[in-house]
Amino acid sequence: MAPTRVRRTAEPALPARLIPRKRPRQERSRALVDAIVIAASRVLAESGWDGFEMKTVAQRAGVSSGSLYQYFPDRASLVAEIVERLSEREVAFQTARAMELVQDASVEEMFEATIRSTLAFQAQEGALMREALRAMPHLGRHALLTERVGTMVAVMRAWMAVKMPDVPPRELDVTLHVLSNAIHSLTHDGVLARPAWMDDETLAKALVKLVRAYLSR
Amino acid sequence: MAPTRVRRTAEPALPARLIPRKRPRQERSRALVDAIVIAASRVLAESGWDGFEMKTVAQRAGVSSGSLYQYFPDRASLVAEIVERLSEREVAFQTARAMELVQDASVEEMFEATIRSTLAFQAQEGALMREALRAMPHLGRHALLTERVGTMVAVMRAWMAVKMPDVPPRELDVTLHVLSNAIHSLTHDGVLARPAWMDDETLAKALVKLVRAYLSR
Amino acid sequence: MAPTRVRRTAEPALPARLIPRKRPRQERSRALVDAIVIAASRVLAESGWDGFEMKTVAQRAGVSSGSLYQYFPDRASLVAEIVERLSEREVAFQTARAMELVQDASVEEMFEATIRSTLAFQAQEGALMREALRAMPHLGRHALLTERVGTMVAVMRAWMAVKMPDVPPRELDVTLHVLSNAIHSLTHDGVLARPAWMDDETLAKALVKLVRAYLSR
Amino acid sequence: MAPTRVRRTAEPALPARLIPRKRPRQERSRALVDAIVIAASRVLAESGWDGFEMKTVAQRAGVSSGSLYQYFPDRASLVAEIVERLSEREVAFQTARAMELVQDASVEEMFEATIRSTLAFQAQEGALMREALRAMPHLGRHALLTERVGTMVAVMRAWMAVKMPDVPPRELDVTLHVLSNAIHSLTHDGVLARPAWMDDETLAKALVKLVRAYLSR
DNA sequence: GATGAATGAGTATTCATTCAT
DNA sequence: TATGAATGAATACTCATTCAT
Repeated sequence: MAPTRVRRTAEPALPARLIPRKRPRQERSRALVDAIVIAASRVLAESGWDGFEMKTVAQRAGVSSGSLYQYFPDRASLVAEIVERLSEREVAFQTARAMELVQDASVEEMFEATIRSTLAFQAQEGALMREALRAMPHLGRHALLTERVGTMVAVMRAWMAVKMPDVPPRELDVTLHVLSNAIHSLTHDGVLARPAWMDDETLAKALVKLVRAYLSR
Repeated sequence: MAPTRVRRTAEPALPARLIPRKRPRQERSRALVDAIVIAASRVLAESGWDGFEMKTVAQRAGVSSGSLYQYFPDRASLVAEIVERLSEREVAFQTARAMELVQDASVEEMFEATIRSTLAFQAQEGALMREALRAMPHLGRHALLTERVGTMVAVMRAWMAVKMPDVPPRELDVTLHVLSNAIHSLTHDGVLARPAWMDDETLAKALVKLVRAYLSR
Repeated sequence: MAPTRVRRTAEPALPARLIPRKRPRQERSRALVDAIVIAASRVLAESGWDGFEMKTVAQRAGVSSGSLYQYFPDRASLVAEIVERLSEREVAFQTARAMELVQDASVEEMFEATIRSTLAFQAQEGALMREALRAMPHLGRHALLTERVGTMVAVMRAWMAVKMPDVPPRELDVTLHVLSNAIHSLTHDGVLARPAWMDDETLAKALVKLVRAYLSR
Repeated sequence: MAPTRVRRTAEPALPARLIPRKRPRQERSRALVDAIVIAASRVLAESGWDGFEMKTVAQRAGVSSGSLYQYFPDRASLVAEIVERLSEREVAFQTARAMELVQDASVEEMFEATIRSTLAFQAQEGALMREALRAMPHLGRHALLTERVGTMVAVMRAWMAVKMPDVPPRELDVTLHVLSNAIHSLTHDGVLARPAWMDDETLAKALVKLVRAYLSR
């Protein structure tokens, strides 16, 4: 393991410009930014925040390190962009699956769809997501990904409100919090890593069972 | 062999360390190590892995930084010791509660006891635990805390095996994994931080409901 | 040769540059160069050599940073041009005042005129002059401003030679050096900043006294 | 000329700790600090603030760069210490000369003594002093050297007050300011560098003449 | 000519770890 | 054993300058 350099560059609670320095306008710039973010994503997925070195990213992206700073004011803002894009992909991914659901799908079916699409997304981008999540505390504002997650949750909550009209709002909140956390934790290998015998299908079924059981009580 | 050095760097794989390691024999050393670990725990809880500086720890413990290396070969090993002790405290804490349960308590009751004692422990050592968990990836072997958790799980599994004799072993594993993760995630503020309205009691009830619902299916 | 580049980097020693260099011939270029130098002067006056960034200058002048290099080979040459123009302005300013002096003004009167016009010029361009002076060591050859100053001194020396025919040349040099330095230092806030109570009029009188006293000895 | 790296490290007006991080207590430390400051002084005298690199200083002092930071929190604080010591030397130097003056020396004699000792000191430490003066704006508080100079001036002012009792205080201030600046400027090669023909003796005599003339008016 | 994106050398500072005393 | 001074590797970020369009 690398010496785990400690970075303490102030992070003064000024999330001010986690927003990329400059929005790519021209095609070429756009391609460059994409190349940077893609290379950076790989580095992050492989080495985590601690190993996320600008120099490495620059090399992997085939640009000079100075170019990184043309678009991203600092390390954190680049990681923030990675996280942003990742969460956009996730939302898009989930939404695509959700769209397949007819209006009259049940709450249980909605949860099941969510569980399965989350698992599918994890299979693709699990490593990056894990490191993205871990890097978040260094991003100044933890909001980014959580924000998106919040969007998903809001949608689910609306759906539940319609399908379960007689459940009091607060109870709905509790239910959603409990189930979301449980699902998230189990699909993202929270603390206890997933055992080898726990394949996607088994996990999906168990989660569906968990949701149905909780909701039917 | 040097008196009681904790050396943990050279150790290859997973040394059967469930057997308590030798404790410093000389009183003075023991007190010193304790002082170090206690001070270090505070630093970790306050500043996380990134802010965990040996110099700071030394000062807080009232020893020279060189002395730290007398007992701990490196930064990671000191944090590992913190984690070790923390998990020992947790096991002790949980066990104490569990002991109150009569032999004929139901699986549900056992889970409820676990949920409530976990919550109680969190109230005390939440901050340290959060940072300990985050520091784990830097510890070389993630096993430490998980190991202890494994112990708890093993106990619970044994209990379940007795109480639910007709459930196939694999299903028992799945159940345990699902419920443990859900409980852990929700009590430890996994990804989504716990909302203000979710007090301990509300959470406990919701988790108990989750467990009962799942088990009764 | 490119139109009117200022190139000052490659020049070996002390090119006889008292002859005005070619000025941009094309109107547009000329206006552009002026805009650049004016913007640059402000930047220098405000931020000094260390804060004198080409990018900032370009922005303030409303041109691209690349354009700067069309006229000035490097940062130092741009500052050199600023200094050059500043000293031209000073000479012009001083000369205008001097012209008012009749041929038969005394040496003392000439010094007094110089003192007062210097003070007046300082009131206008003090900030820029201070930074220009500080930047000089970075300009490669310190000659620029000094050169002009030399011109002024030469004029004064000529005058003195006429008015004080019986003073040996070397003594004239000494006198001029001493008085010039004293005046310069006091009007330009040499080391010890000018105290609040030392207004222009007070200073002028004191300097006049100093000059008269020295000359009458 | 080196690229003249621009340093813009905030300098937030917090001169807080220009004071060395740690006062050498033990002999060895003291020797080390001395070695550092001496080497640093040479580097400063040779290369000025811009060329004053910590790495270079460390090498010249024969220590690791890390050791520099053991005693000086940053570059500025090291230069500040250099300046401090330099001004201490100057005061000591001047004082030694002044002591030779009998109580009943005249003001003119006092000025002459000052002029000559300043010149003598310049002959030794002129280069360092020049760079020290130039570096001052980077030191956060310009006070250091000026402060000492102020001490000298205060002494002279007291002397004058005694010797010239009938001169009004404000006039004394003006006189002191004018003469101090003139002397300082001419002995320290203010703007116009000292011409070759202006040797110490000639300059001293001219300055003495200047002072006497001004005072006798 | 003008543009401005890309380059990449250059350096202060930190902190885990060592080791002479 | 304790101390704490000394080490030195490691990296984010800036900005003058270049050059393809």
